Amino acid sequence: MDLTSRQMEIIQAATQLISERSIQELTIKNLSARIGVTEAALYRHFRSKVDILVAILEQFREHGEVVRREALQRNAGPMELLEFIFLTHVRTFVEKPYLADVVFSEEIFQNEDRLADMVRSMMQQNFDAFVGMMRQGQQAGSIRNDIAAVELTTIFVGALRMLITRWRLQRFTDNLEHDGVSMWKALQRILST
Amino acid sequence: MDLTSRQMEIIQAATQLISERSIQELTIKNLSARIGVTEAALYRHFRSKVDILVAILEQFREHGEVVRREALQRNAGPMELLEFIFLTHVRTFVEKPYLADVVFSEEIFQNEDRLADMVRSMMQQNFDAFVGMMRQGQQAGSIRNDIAAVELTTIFVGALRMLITRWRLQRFTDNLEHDGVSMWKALQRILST
Amino acid sequence: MDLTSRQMEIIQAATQLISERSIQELTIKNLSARIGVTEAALYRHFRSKVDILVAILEQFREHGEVVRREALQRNAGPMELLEFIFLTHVRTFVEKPYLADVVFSEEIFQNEDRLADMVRSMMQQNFDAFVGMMRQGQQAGSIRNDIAAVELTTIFVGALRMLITRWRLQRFTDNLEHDGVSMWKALQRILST
Amino acid sequence: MDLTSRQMEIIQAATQLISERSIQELTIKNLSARIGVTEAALYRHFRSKVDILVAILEQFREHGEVVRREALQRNAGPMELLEFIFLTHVRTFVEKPYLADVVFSEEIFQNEDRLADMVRSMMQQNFDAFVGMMRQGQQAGSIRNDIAAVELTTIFVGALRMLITRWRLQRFTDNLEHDGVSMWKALQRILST
DNA sequence: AATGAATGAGGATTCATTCAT
DNA sequence: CATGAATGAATCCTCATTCAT
Repeated sequence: MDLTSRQMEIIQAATQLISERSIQELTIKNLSARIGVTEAALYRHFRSKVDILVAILEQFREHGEVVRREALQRNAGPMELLEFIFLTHVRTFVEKPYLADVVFSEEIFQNEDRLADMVRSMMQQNFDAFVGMMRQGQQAGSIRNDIAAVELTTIFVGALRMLITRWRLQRFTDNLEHDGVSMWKALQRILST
Repeated sequence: MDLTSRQMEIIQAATQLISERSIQELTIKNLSARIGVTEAALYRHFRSKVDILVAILEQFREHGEVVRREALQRNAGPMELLEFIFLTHVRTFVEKPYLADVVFSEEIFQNEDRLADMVRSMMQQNFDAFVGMMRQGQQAGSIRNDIAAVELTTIFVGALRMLITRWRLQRFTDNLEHDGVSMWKALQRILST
Repeated sequence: MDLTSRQMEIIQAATQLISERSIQELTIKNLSARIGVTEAALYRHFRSKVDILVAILEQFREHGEVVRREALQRNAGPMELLEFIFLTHVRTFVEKPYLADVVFSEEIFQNEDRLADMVRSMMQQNFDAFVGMMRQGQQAGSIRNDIAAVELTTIFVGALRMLITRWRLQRFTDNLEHDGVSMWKALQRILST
Repeated sequence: MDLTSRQMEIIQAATQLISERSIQELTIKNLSARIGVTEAALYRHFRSKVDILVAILEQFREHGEVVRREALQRNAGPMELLEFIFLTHVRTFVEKPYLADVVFSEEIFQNEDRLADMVRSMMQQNFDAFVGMMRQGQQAGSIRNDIAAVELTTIFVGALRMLITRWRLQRFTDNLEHDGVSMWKALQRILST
């Protein structure tokens, strides 16, 4: 997935476009206008519009993986891992709010089978990774045992998404960083033994 | 918002279309074909495509209100209220899976200002209602006090949405009813004192 | 051409609609809405939209004839006839400004052969009547003889039309009655010996 | 207003279409068919249909200005100026009869505010220029003084328009050039002292 | 008389994409 | 690499008209 700098420019512009206006506004015309080239020029860099969307999803997958890998390298317990991931996600959105509109909007990509499949598998992969961490925490005794890992994960991921969704629907007016920390503290209290 | 039977037929077909195919496939052509009339015929029942989407949202708003009102009439404590609402929503989706694709997909409606505003206010109204219940429960002593009502609501609503989202992305293969009950039990354990 | 009262109501509404908005806005929908009936209802009174336009033109033809007949009954010389007709037309427009938009707008009816033919023959008939008057005046010695009747008529009719056209394009802000009298005095000076 | 050759081709085709069939027949479909391209192709050259109409009007405005400027460069008295302009207009229509249908048909453009405003201001600008010439002639003693310049202009412009209108309604069968010269001679006799 | 529902044809415009230059 | 011009299919929507009630 080595992207040229032009390709990266395109998918960033595309992401912003989706965020600022909605997926319906992500047209080849709008996209090329934003970058400042002709519509035809885009086809030098991507074979089709779907390929651009695939690249966007691919980038998210990689971002998720990077965050998880970074977390693992810290050699900390599951609880610290979850904290790191939670807060890193929050900070990513604080820095690049436009990502929020895309990253939690699976519906956007239901359009094409290829895209819907990618979303499905990413979500699954992500979810499974969290379930794994939960289980480890439960075995290690740092995470409560009276609720199954799947439910705990649903709560954890659901809370993160809900936090972002509300912030997003209020057009980024809340202080997400602050609310994120509060939210994590609540989750911590709930998850830990 | 009294809808004629034809109007109801249209918004139901529209909802299913969004669910089965995605919002991009909700075209006047597809919609009229599904109902078995001409495109022009739709315009006798709705003034525009946006009006159809507004009617869909309106229907959801009413459904939410009905569920909340029903819950309140049961004269039960906040905890029982939340249970009723949680499980009623789950059952609604079990019965009409296609609703799930629309009801939790705010992104779908970001297209038009009028729609985006409706989604925003519905979400807010809904969330506030839950925060109110949480506060009552906290005052009555049935809901834990060490976590703020807003965070508890984020967890509650987030978990419900996450549950549905996963089920939906797996194309409704899980047993949602069963998972919903498990999920509620987990939430109950978490929320109660 | 005996019109029922409903038919008269329709062609008056149609005339106003053309005037206020332009011929493009004269749709069966707009027209029926203005009258307060269903679109289908109009077809009880006219067999088609073209028939409505024909009725409008017919009404104008009759109006022109009535004015000319009235003028003739006054048993006056050609010069007084022209004055009567000129000022009567001006006063008709002062009273019903919306007529002005239609009566001098042949282009509006170029759409359909039947209508274009009507306009053509009305214009011709009208013009010929004026040429006749001019000739009579020339023979009687009250109208100048050094310019042919056709040219004098072109000037006479052209000036009337131009007066109305300017007033119309300025959205009826000038005092047409006053300008009309001035214009007639100028024409009088020019036409008479 | 520098037009590409394709743009000029389009507005010429549009002008002819209006002339041959009427404004209602000026559809993107008809227009593109006449040029021999797809409907979509037109949108590379004009942003909308209204823009095409604006370009047509703009072209007329420029034509009028060119004629007036040419006239002024001849360094002749007002009477010669009026003659030049009158006969030049007549000859323009003799060469391009299809223009006649558009150039004196303000009604055609009442459809859209932007267009109606253009027509209004063009007409006003044109009229004022003639009033100015009349006044100059009156001061110089070559144009009669007993009738106000506005009335003389109304007669002059009205006669020109009437001449063209009749010729047009008779589907260009008369000898316009010949009738134009006669008409000018009549006007000359009327205007001069 | 009038309505409500429907239709088929056509309106302007936008879409992703292609291709010669 | 990029452009300008083009395309065919699709978009939403409006038109005049019809017909059973």
